[in-house]
Amino acid sequence: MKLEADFRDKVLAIVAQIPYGRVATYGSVALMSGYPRRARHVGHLLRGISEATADVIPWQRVVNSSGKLSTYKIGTGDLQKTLLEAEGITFTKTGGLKLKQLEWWLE
DNA sequence: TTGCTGACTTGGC
DNA sequence: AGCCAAGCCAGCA
Repeated sequence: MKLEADFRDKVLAIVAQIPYGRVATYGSVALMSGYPRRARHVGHLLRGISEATADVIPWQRVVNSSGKLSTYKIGTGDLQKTLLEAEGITFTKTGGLKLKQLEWWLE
């Protein structure tokens, strides 16, 4: 396989470690996995595994650097927002997310 | 090979 | 807070 195999394993390993009620940004996940400039690919990867491994991979806990959801294109609508709110994560008036207190980094 | 696209990021207004 | 432009790397036509 390509280097993507390694990339995929690392990314999934990181996302799987995100604790309940916490979130991480695409850039952070890419960074923690050892691939600094791969933020876009993290999202692309999660799109593929979202339905297949949704049970073990908390993809909904991965957001963009603005503290907002990037699922405008998935079509699932506000599913991610619903899932996050179910974990106790609160959104601001502008629909943003309190990254300052919710963003998670390597344990 | 080039060129476009994308679940992104950062900096400037 | 919100919009725009540039940079970024892989995949695909």
